[in-house]
Amino acid sequence: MDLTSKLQSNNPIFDNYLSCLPTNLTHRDMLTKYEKIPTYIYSESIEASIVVAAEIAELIREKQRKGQNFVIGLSTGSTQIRIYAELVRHHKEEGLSFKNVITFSLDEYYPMSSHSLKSYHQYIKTHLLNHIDILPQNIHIPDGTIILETVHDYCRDYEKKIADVGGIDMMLLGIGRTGHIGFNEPGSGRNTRTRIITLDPVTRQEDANQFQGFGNVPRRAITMGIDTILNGNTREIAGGDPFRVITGDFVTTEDGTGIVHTAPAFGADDYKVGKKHDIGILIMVDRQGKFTDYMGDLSGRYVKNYKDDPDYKDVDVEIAVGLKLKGQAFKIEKYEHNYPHCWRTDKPIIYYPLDAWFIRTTAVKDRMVELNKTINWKPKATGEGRFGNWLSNLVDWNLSRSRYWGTPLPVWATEDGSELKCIGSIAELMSEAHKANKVLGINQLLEGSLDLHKPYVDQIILVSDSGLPMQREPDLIDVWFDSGAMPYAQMHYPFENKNLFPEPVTSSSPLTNNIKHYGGAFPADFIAEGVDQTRGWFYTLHALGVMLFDSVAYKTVVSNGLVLDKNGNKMSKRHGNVIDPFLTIEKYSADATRWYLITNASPWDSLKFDLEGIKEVQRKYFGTLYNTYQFFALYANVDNFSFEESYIPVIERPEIDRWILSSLHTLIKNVTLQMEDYEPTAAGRAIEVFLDEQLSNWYVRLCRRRFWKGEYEHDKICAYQTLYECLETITLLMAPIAPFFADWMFQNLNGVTKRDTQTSVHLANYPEADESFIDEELEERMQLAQGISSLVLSIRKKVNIKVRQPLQKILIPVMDVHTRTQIEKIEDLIKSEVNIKDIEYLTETEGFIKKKLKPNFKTLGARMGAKMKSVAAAINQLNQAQISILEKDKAFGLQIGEEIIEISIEDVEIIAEDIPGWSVANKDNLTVALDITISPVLLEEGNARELVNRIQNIRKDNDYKVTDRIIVEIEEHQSINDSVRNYNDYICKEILADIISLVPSLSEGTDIEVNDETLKIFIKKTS
RNA sequence: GGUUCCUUAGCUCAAUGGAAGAGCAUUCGGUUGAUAAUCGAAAGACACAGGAUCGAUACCUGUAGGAACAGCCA
Repeated sequence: MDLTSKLQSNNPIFDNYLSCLPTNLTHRDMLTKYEKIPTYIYSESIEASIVVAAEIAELIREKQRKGQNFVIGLSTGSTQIRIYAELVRHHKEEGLSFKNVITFSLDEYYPMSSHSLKSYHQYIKTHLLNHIDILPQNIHIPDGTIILETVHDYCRDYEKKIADVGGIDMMLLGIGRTGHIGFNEPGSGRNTRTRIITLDPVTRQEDANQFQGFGNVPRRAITMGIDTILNGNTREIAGGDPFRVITGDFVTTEDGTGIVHTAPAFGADDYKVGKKHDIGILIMVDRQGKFTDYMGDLSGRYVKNYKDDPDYKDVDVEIAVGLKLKGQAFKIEKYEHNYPHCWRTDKPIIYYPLDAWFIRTTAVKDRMVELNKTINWKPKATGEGRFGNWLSNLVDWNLSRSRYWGTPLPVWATEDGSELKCIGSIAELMSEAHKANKVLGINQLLEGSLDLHKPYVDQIILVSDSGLPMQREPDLIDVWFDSGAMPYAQMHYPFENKNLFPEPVTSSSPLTNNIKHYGGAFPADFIAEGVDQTRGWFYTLHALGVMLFDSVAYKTVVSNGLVLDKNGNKMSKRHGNVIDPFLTIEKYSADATRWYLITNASPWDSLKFDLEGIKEVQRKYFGTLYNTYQFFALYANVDNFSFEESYIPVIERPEIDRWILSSLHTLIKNVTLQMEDYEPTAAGRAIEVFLDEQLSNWYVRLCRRRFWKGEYEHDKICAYQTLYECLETITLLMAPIAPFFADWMFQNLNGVTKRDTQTSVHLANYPEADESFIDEELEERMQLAQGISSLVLSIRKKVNIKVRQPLQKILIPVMDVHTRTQIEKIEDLIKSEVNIKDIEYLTETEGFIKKKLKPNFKTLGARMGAKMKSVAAAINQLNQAQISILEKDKAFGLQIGEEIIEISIEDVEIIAEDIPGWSVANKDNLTVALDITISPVLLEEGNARELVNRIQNIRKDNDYKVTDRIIVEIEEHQSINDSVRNYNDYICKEILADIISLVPSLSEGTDIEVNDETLKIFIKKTS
């Protein structure tokens, strides 16, 4: 091979090399881009490195003579390291200067573990250039050792690097003996190339073959033989052929080279891969955690210092030192590795291979997957994803535990294990024990002293069919088995209540598919537990249900999320962020806590728990509810309302009552729907909204006067009955979420009226929605009233006119008759709510109202497709005249480029955007204009109301009772004289004054301000 | 590393393949007849990057951050 020739892209070796590289690897980009640069290509070997280094040294000298730098682009790797080493040798022996050699790497090389690029360069400097003697000649690398080199395309900034060094003079490119293996790791987003370089000339062909067709396999495992450390014939002890390279799909190159050590005895993955490749099992640690006999000097030593021995010498260090002394260590370093620790003592734990009993759950795996699909999972994803995936990757259930406390395995075995008996009941055990007594001639006394726990049960000896003694298998049953057996154990099945369960699956009729209802005991309608139980309780219940009855064990399961602290961290005693539930309940009540937990987030979402949230619930929900109830109770007591009058048909009640009852039944419908769908959060929120926005903030507020004014007759009784029904229904609806408050309120209400025969809310029936109460049009127009009021209030706010100041009128543009009739029915309500005299409607008002079109994306989008954008823009740009044409013709031809596109009136929403000269507000398709001129008449009335307000405040300051009569004297003042005269009756009525008089001047009294004027006013009780 | 979930206003949460909505907090204002209460208004947000789509906060992929699981704990 011509080592110094300039490589062209038509060079077959170069092409071949390129074709090995993934297309999107930077390395390849670079080679393609800089193909004009002289490139050395060489087979990776010690010989090549010597030859290449000699040639480079010559080139360097040449440049050196001209006083130039020489830049080599290096794909860093082990051969390149040898080239460095050679150059260093030239430097030492022939005085070659290195000052003007600049190196950089195109990719990253990991000598046995991860290094950043920077630390790699450091590594080269310190280990190779300064201590060149460790490589390559002096290190002893045992036969069979493999160094694996991985390349990541981290080096995205190679362009910059090249610019920094002022271009490259030469590139060095090594081709490993076993070639390059390029692949894209699916889903990793990172392109990785792995090259295997063997330093062992006799690497077994079959090991290399492992990597053939490796293209799509993302990961690999490699065992490294270090049998020299062991005493004795380890191949024999292992019972396999352990010292070679095998592949496994669970090792990645993310944090290292992809070379890992494997120990089939100490990990499930390792075991599987070891078994597949028949490398046997070596157990070098005994059950005390000490090295076994054939570990030479290490025998008898603890693997880890889990006894807190102050004199403990770390065996890891000794092993490392030992390897180093023998010249077998390529590099030794410490790195972090996660492995389990005891949850109580924090001592290290090692996995250990033990004999165990298993349930062959894999035999019913498919059926479990299938039946799982019939379970209603909340949320769905947990059932399909987490649980479903887990079931499809199911392994056999390791049933036995080498513990002391628990349920003993009911299995007896002969000494050689060839005969087994599994006992199904105490009776069977007794009878078998008596049989053993007879056959074996022993005298076990069980009556009266039978204890089924360890160690007593272990003393019972049974006899096999062939007459041999049998001992109990010493292990216990996994406690999770107990939890999964709950449905049967709680009914003492099969000894009792057999009729509550289906026919069990038997060996003769393995799967019966008999999912039915059996006396209500099985399967469960609903269970709930933390999502962390997916592989615990949820699984064991399911497994036993399927294996015993070919049935699900539960029809619905809610897997709750976790309650985290307010910063989203798991609560843990160690971090001190635990909230004591008992203190919380003590302080904030169980109901507020429950309500907060339920309504704040869906049960399956993890919840950031914050006490502030509970306070808010207390204030917002329970405070409002309590106040509403208090309000009701106050007047109901005054009027002795006890629901003894006959129920007034809804049709005979005022509109506002019909409205709140309609909303109430809509609420019942929604809550029931949500509850049945296992969505308590949505249910609770619906109750909140009803209470706040409809009952308290609208119904009660608007109806206050009805409760305290007038005689106890029809209208008042309607109000009482209506509000009572709302409160009663709320207690029933909320009972599952807030059981105590609901019951308290229910009993208070029902205690008086005895409407319900039950004494507790929890015994009463859940409410059922009565469709005849529901009037959607009514609900819609109340919505309109709320919307319009809100808009008027917002205009008042904007122009700074307080609600107390009456205004003449509002204008509402209405585009259709329906809306108009709807609003007309609620005119009075709006007028009093926003303190205006009139409502006027604008219909055909071309030129008066400025309209705006809003394209209806849903209908248009489907039809327009790609033209949607330009159509929407065109619609937005239509002028008022064009809009009227559209309104008149119900259609309009839009000019889009060359094309005319027909749109219909249904394709747009028409909004009255503005009414020139008026103060306007709009939201969605509702627009309101307010007449903000304050006429003298209006001002008078406004001032009267101002006065009322001021006087009421003074009454309050003076601690007058609400029934106290007063007389009032006001100092004359230009701005209010007319008000006082013209509204004298009104003011008197409002403030319970017998007389209000204007006087020229007052010597005593209070200063008040009405519309920026200061007045003196004097009030006293008539007594 | 794997599987699954999450990321929307300062905070806690909605909704939606068609111009993002509440509550709390903040600011301003209103209100005797539920004043240890209550109402209104203002301001304020789709973690980031790609992709399919006429159109994405929503669907897909990736990145970042967070959580849970993978105990001979229950």
